[in-house]
Order: sequence, then structure tokens, then C-alpha cells
Amino acid sequence: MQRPTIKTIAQETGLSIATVSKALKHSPQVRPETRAIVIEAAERVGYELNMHGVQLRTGKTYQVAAIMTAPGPKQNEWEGVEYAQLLSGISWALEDSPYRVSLYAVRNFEESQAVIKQIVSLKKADGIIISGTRADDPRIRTMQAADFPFVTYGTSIHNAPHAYVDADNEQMIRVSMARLTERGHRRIALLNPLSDLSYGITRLEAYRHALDVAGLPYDPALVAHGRLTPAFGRENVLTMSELSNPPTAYICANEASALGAFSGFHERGLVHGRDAVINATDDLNVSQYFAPPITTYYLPISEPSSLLGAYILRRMEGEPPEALQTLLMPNLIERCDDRLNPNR
Amino acid sequence: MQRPTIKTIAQETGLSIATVSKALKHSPQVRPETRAIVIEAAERVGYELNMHGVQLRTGKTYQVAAIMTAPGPKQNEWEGVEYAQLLSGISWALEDSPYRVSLYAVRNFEESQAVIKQIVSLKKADGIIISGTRADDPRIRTMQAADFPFVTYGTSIHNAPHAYVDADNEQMIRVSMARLTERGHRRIALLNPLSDLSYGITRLEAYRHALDVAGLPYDPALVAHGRLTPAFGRENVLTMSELSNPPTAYICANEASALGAFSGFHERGLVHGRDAVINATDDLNVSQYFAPPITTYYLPISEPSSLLGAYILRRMEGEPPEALQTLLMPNLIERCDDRLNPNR
DNA sequence: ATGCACGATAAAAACGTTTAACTTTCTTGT
DNA sequence: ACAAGAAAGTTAAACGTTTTTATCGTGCAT
Repeated sequence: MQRPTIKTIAQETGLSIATVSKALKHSPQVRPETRAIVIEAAERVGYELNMHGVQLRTGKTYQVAAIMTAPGPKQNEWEGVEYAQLLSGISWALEDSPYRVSLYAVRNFEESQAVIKQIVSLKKADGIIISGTRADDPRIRTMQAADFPFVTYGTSIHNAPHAYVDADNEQMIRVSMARLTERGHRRIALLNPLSDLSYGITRLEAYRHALDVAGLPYDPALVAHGRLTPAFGRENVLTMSELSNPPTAYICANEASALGAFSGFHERGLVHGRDAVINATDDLNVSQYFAPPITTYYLPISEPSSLLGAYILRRMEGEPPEALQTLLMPNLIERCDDRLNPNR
Repeated sequence: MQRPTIKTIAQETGLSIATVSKALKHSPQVRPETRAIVIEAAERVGYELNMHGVQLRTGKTYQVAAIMTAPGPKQNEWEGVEYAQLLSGISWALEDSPYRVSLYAVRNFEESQAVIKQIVSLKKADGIIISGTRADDPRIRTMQAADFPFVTYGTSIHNAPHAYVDADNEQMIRVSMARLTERGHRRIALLNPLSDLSYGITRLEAYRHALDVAGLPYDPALVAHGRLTPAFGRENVLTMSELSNPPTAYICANEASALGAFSGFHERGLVHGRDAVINATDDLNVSQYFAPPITTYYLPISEPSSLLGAYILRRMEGEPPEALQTLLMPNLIERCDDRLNPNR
């Protein structure tokens, strides 16, 4: 038994395939009574739209490409794991639409650039979602030049306007720094993502500004940029804690590096709260299980991910990018008092 | 300027589109010289195969559906994060093929069942990859009944034969238990996944068998089943450590629950190595950053994931499932001596 | 010379849908 | 009563492939 097509319905109802097609997509050209007949027949024969026909005819793919930059296959680090939740969040946001998430895993920035060029020029998707945005991101420029719908997870600094979702890194660092300086800290380390990433820059600027406000000097030795793995957190604690004037607080850009920082504490015999404290940004609600639990800025990953999905849908509908820009402020969850220990 | 099609090449070369099509797919019906002309023209005009035409004509989708069971959107736990790496591994394995990974995020088992039925009956993909297999898995039966190509991450017990990749849980538990009993442990807790999952059953059976071999009694109070979140690890340590005869070793099924177990230790004032030890299975190389680092069975997630990709390709080629079954033995990484502390 | 098989290419149909252009019927205003 | 126009359907073409079938020379045996 063959799968029914609009032709089947046409025969079944005695109408032409054109009318059937129009009826099914609620064209005003067909009378409500006729539509009812078509709908009934469609249900009776178990009709389901065949996307391949639609795709060929209309050129639409009904695919949203999610570009996922993950380290090479031989790399097995706790990095980019929040992608799983991000993807499922996007996927759920598209659930009631005809769109599907099509995954493009790339190893690095260059590869993502190439993949995006291909998707755009060969129209392998109708929309693109990327992350890991840079201050001036050539991928964004590619998509903008082709007028291709996209949303970024992360802002860019020089490519506005475009649709984006991000955590409010500026505010987060500002609040975080104010809170720590208020509690007596004068040597605060910043464990930052790779320096070409837009949010790395935002965080660094906010950090420096906060230092200014607090009247504290900027010490480059307290700032590190790198891939946010546990190894990164660990190694920086190991080196920074050996400074003649070591930091009394570490601000980690994610949970992975915070975990690594703890590992560094353990190695050096440092005790959290006594010798120094760790604050982090947390997407996965995992910092509460650290020993001890730490203060975090918690943004449930489901929020940005469902926004990304919603935004790409609206962007593909033609909504202007200016209306699709959101900075989300994570929740401050204080699990330690984080005061500077005076007799350290 | 329009995107070139085989028609473009046909005009360019003076051949018919049929010949062009055949030439491009290396049909023996066309002379090598003719083929060369076609290839040359194709490159000159920058021809790229339009999949929509192919899909409509052949009915193939060139999509591999990856079913990803992740907890609902409102749940923001560290769970299933290894999926990110799994997906990218699969995606890379398909890189040189025309296939793409199409993501289907589902909330629970029932939903995955429905989604799979749909993919199979409407042929929305050419192959399926699932995980979270059960002892007798109705999804597998669905796909088998329709003779639909699939590979599972995880074994099933009653649905053989089918293509699968999994860690060798039986051996892992056997070795793990032998090692711990050898070191004096007589109260060993097992933090297991949900009891309907196939690997949960395998692990439990291996555990009970190992107890028998060691002449130790089976105590249900030392076995827990649940979703492998940090919360799960933590709560079980909290309750089990209060037993009159508490465990001196915990075997955790993943890193998330191991992290939670540590959190439980901290809460109860237990010290790893003194009061009890934790062993875990680790996909993401993260246990080395625990304080202290723990002994783990480490299986880089890239291995099973690239196998999954390779297997689904071969399965779609028609290779019989019996040839596509692999159990991978994780590497034992001893980071503690894990001996029972006699004066605990 | 005639017929035949074969090799190489061309013609045409088909996959399922959308949509521009056309036809028919009905309504309406004069 | 009739033209004009709207409403509701139909016809036919088109999207880019693959594949079955047809065509056309050419070489070969008879």
C-alpha cells in the first residue's frame, strides 16, 4: 500500500489536486465546505504532507542548522557540554513548527566559517544558529551579506544589528565585582574565555571598569584567557596562587573551570572560604554540588535555548533582527558569604 | 544568477540531462571521455547536487535521526550532558557521507517511542540512532518489524540481534568489584541508572554475581536506581552513610552522580579514603579534577560515538546487524589506592 | 547486402507539491 | 437584460533528479 498523496485525496473527493493543496493550506480561494471535505478525506486516508515535494517546489528546506563547535574527536574534555541542553531546548522550541534541527558539528572557527558559507550559498537550511561569537565575526557578516536568517548565542560588538540571545555578562561582572570588593577583596582573578570571543571582551571590560570604580589597580597576572575546561581552571589556580600577592577570589566563566579551580585548591592545600573563594557562572545547576557549594550566577540553559529557537522562527518569518535581541540576567545564588578572611 | 543544475551542464556540453546524471554518478553506461567532459563542465559552472530533487525522486532522505532523550525544558540538571559529545562524534563519522544528523529531542521514553514510529512510517530519515535502551525495548521491536536501519547506544537483552555499541558494563563491574573486595571492602554500594535500562540490569547482575564470588551477602539497602544526576548521588550517600553498617565504597555509574556523592561526603563530614571511597565510570575525563581525584573506568566518549556513526552508515548499506555489535572496555584509571581503612 | 546485437546517448516519465493562468459559474449594478 | 467582476475550481507547468524505455549508429556475422 502506497503512502497517500494529495492525488489520493483528489481522487477520493473528485476535486483537483490544486484545490486539495489549497484547501490543506487554508487558502481563501477554497470554500469552507470544500475544505471540510478535503480535511475529512485527508484524515480518512491518513494523509501526511511529503516534505520532499514541498522542498523541491518551494526551495525551502525546513531545516534549522545548529552549528556546534566542539573540540576535535580525540579531545575528551568536559567542554561545551551545555550544548546538549542547548540543542534540546532549541529542538523543543521548534516542536510545533515544521522545522527540524540539523546538526553541524565543527572542530574550530575556520570550519564553522566554511560550513556556514556552504549552508548559505547552497541553501542547505532556512536558518542558522551559531554560538561562540567574536567581537567582529566574519560568519555574521557572511550571513548578513546574503540576508540569511540567523540568531547568535552571544553578542557581537561590531556586527550589529542582528538577532541574538546572551547572558548579560556586563551586568554579571559588575554585580559580581561590586559584591566581592564590598566584602573586602582587593585581589580578584578573572578566568575568562578565549580572548577573541565577544563575551570574553565584554567581561574583561566590565572587570576593568569595576576595578576603576573600586579604585583598585589592574593586574594582568590575575586575568587568564582560554578554553573553559577544568584543566584551564586548575592550572590558573596553580599559577596564580603562587604569586607573591595571590588572588583572594576567582571569578570563573563557567562550572567546568570552577571545578578545575577547586582541583587546584585541593592540590595547593587551599581551603575555600579561608584562603580564597570561587564564584562562577553556572548553566547546569552543578555548582551547588561542589564541596563547599559556591556562589554562582545561575542562568538555566533552557531559557536562552528556547529563546534561540523562538527567535530563529520569527527571523525566518521575516521579523527584523532589532526586535530579536535579548540579554538575560542570571540569578545570583549566594551559597557562601564570600567575605575576605582577614587573618588568612 | 541561478544555481546550476544538471540541465545547465547538459546545455553546456550538448548532452542530455540523462547522460549528465549518469556520468556524474559513474554509471558504466557512459564513456570515460564523455564523463570527463561532464565532470569538467560541472566544475566549471560550480555545480552542486540538489538533494531535494534526489530525495523526491528516490525517496531517500539522507538524514540520520538521533533521538536524544533529555529531561524536560524546565529541568536544568547536569544530566545527559555527554550527549553533546556523542552527537558531535556521530556527526563527524558521517562527515564524508551525504548524510546529516537530524536531531529529535524527546522528553521521555514514551515520546521517543512515538517519534520513532513516526520516523519509520513516514520515512523521515534513513537510519536511527537511539540510546537509553531497555531490556526489552519496544522501540527496537518497531524498527526491526519495519526492517528499518538503526544502531543503539546500549544493549538490549531480549531484542537481539541488532546493531549496538556499548561499554562493557558486565566486565567493568566484575573488575571493579574484584578490585574493591581485594582491598578489603565488604560493604559496597551500587549507584545504578534507572532499573528498566538494560545496562542497569547488566550492572546489577554483575554486582550480585561478584558478591557471590566474594562470599558477600546482597544487601538491597546498598543499591539505588535513579536518574544519574548529582542530586541522585548526593542523596544516596546521605541516606546510605546513615546506615548502621554503612558502605565503605560507592560505585557510581557516571561522573555526575560521583560529583553528587562527593557533595554528600562533604555534607556528612566524610573524608574520601578515610571513611569511604568513590569509584565511577567517566566519559568526560572529569573525575581527575575531583578533590581528591578518584579511580574511574574511563571510556572516551568519542570512541562509542564514532562507532555509532560508522555502524549506522554500514547498516544503511545493508550490512547485517550481527557484524555491527561492539562492547568497549573502559580503561581503569587508578587515582587512589582505594584500600579499606582498617581504623575507620 | 541484410539482419542483429551492442554500446552510447536521448527522450520521456515520474516522484509530490505549489502556483500562475485560465475557465466556469454566480452575483451585482445599471 | 447584460456586462463586469468576484468567487471557486481546474489545468498545466515547474522545481531537479533518476530511471525506464527508445533511438541511433557501428561493427560483425551471415
